[in-house]
Amino acid sequence: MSPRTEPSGTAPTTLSRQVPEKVGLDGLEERWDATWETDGTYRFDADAPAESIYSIDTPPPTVSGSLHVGHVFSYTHTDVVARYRRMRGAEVFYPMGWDDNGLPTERRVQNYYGVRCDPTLPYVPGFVPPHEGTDGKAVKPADQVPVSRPNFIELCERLSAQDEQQFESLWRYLGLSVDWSRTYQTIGDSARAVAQQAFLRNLARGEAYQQLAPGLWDVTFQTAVAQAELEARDYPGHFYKVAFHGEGGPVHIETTRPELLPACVALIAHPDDERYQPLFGTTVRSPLFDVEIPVLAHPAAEPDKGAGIAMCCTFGDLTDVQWWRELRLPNRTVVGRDGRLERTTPEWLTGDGAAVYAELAGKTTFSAREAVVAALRTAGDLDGEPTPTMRKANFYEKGDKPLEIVSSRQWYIRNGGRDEDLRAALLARAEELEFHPGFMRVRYENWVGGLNGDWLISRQRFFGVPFPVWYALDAAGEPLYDTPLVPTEEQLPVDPSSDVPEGYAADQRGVPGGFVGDSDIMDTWATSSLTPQIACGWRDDPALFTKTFPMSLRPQGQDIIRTWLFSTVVRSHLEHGSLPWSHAGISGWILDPDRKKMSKSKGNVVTPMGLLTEHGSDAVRYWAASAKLGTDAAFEVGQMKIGRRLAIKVLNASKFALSFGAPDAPVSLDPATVTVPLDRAMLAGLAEVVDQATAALESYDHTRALEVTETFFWTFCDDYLELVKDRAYGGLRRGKSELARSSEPIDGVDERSEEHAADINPAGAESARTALALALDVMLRLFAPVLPFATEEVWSWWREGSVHRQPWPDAAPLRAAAGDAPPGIVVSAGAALAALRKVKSEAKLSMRTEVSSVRLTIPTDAAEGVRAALADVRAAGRVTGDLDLVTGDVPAPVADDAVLVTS
RNA sequence: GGGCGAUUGGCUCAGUGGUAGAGCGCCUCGUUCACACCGAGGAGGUCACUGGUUCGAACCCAGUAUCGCCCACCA
Repeated sequence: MSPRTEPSGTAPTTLSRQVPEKVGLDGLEERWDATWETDGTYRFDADAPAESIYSIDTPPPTVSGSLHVGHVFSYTHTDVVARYRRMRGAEVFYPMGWDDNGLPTERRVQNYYGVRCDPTLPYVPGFVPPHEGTDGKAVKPADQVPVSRPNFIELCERLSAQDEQQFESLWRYLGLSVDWSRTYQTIGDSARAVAQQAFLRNLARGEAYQQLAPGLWDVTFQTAVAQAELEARDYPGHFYKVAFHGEGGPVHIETTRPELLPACVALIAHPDDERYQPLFGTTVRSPLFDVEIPVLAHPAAEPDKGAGIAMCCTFGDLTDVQWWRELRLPNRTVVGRDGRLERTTPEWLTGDGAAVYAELAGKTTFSAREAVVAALRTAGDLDGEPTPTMRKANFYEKGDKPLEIVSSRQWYIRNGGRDEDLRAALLARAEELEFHPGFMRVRYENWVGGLNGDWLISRQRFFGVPFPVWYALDAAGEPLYDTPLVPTEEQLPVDPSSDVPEGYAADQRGVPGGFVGDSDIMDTWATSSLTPQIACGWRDDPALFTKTFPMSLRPQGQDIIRTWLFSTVVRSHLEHGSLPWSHAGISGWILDPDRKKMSKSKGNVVTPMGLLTEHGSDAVRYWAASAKLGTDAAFEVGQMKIGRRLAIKVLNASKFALSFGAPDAPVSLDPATVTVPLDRAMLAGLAEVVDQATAALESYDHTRALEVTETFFWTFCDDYLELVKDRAYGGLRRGKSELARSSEPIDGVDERSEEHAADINPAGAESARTALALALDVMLRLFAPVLPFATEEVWSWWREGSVHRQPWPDAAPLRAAAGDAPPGIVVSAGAALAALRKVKSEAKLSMRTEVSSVRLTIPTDAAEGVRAALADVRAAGRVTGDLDLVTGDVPAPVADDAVLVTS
């Protein structure tokens, strides 16, 4: 464990000289970041015992994108947890990852360097990209220079490294207490090896498999798309009423995709639909193509949708896939991977049908649709005019054309989508996981309950983790997909496009009897789902892995529960038979002032660095920490200003609290010197705050902890500090005239004099000074997780070490110091002071106006408290003459009959 | 269509059974011997709506409306 300084003990500390004359927030970020780095304040100690470790599965931000306010928001939440746990005595394992994997990086490299990947090209050593930087403008696809895959990947890595630097500086400026010596990349060798090893083990256990099956396909990106990456969008189209030819007359169906008519394999209606019951089991013939089509019953058909009978094509939508699978229909796919109709006429079309198809071959679905509609109209098989409709179509979340469903060979990992037992097991895992807030669990359960297939993990792209498999080629040069060749785990990571499988020579690549590498890469989530294994050193550092896994906390956004959170649970369940972490902290969204989700496209994204430099990191952190987990928060500069004000107040109040006594006198932290009831009562209140803040943070409620601390702090400044400052000065600084008559007796102090009590009772002054120091010591630690810079600054004025390595405050010593002092004294005395202030405020006079006589009526139950602190109340209220204290039936203290001395 | 969340003073939000809270903003005043990135005081709300439970409801129950997010023959 790292060395810690002692908890607030009795050792005096002499640093009042080091309190700066003028305090401020500017420059604290750079200064303390540098110090923390030098001192290794947040360095993880790998020798710490396993039970002391708190490990955080930090979300690796996508470095090809830009950080926005939402990142600052949620990463602050995590940092508050990390700092709290560290102060609670945990050794916090808090690494940072960089997600530089996948399509976003590819795209950014294309735009930034003006290149595109052409896997057929050879590697060019020392390649210089034609362009560098975006200047706010991307290089158009037509102007992009084709480069080899290795060159392309080099550029991806180069740009990622640059981006990571920028990200790290921002995070450091924000004050994330990450151990920066432990960063990982999702595309680094280590992460690649982890992803490949996990995949190979899934493969060996039968959890990963390859299948030729219809799947969602993006014709623009030319890649398969997983269920989790779908986005349903409104898409305009038309309903076409088309006549099929039956023996008893035409059967009309309505379709939005008439171009799929040649792919029609059945007409389907609901089994209970009396209109179509007579047709079940019979066949009809399709218009134009004259193919014999069975009429079938299936409960998924909706009687009130369209004509109530649907044309099932291979494949128009996911329902078609379901029918095709469940009714064991033939596959008559006509749409190819490029989004165009197959160029060769399908075998099931003959005669006139083949002739019609010849007109469609090679056309996009859009032009094919027009052609088919025109032909239907000519043939008289189009009933009425098409009616416009807005339908929901599936899109790849990054694409702009509706997805097609095509058959392709893809890799899958079992995730319970086709297996009830596994699904139940994964739902049971969610029961074990503590979600913060708890209702987020429902999102997981809904998603898992609604899965309709296994997890598609293969992508037909270039930059990513390749599948570590090769296929032997038979004598005809056809790959033997069922028996993939795999490397050993020691060989990982491998790139099957350049590495050669065991038992083969490089020149056998692609030749009959030789081998070929799998050309796909893994879905980005296939790697991201392994962040715990990557961060904890599953492959590279088994000792670390044993200590840190399963991890303590996964912080993340609510939008990726179905992707990142779920897929991580899947991988961990399959590989380790456990949850990957025990807690999941879900942050909400940042919304615009008009309650819309903030996004780049709306042009309202504020750059985080600008925010941090303008308001200060503590201020921005305060805004973030004021929002509960799981709750959307408004982007509100006002809240940051409040945070800034708080941070400044912490500096100023601390400076003030440390300024009493002789300049070189030690600051006492000895609780025994706190003898005055008011001071003890303040400490009793603080003890309560410590308990509440601790309980709140233990249940991942940082807003509550901040709120109680902040409320106490402001009362401390406005009331307690005002009440005791004269006494704490001990007459050393002020002229005595003002104070000469603050002569009420002070409990625990036996002298009474016409002089200020503290002048002849140093114990009263000492009590206040020590109480101030003790309270400051505790409050700094309570604020430290949210305001790391201001608290560290103050700590450095008078204490040793970093506040961030201090133990979290404990209420017990405060209670011991407080003894049996009635805790209500601070409240009662504060209310009495407020009454005196009100008199002056209403008389529109300065708060420093002297009161030569006043009657103070206080609630009966406050009497004891006010009496106990009467000298301080008099001093703070500048009551220089008679103070007639009476009790009465009033809700709060009232001052009247005041005689104010105006000068 | 389903799920989840939200609806409290002009704004941002606390408050889960006992006479409505905070900060910002606003109004009035003060102040530069911790803090003008300041201080004090004040005004301002029938807690979205309708029913119900209860001695008592912002809070519990049912329904409605509006907003947000997620999902969508599976719900």
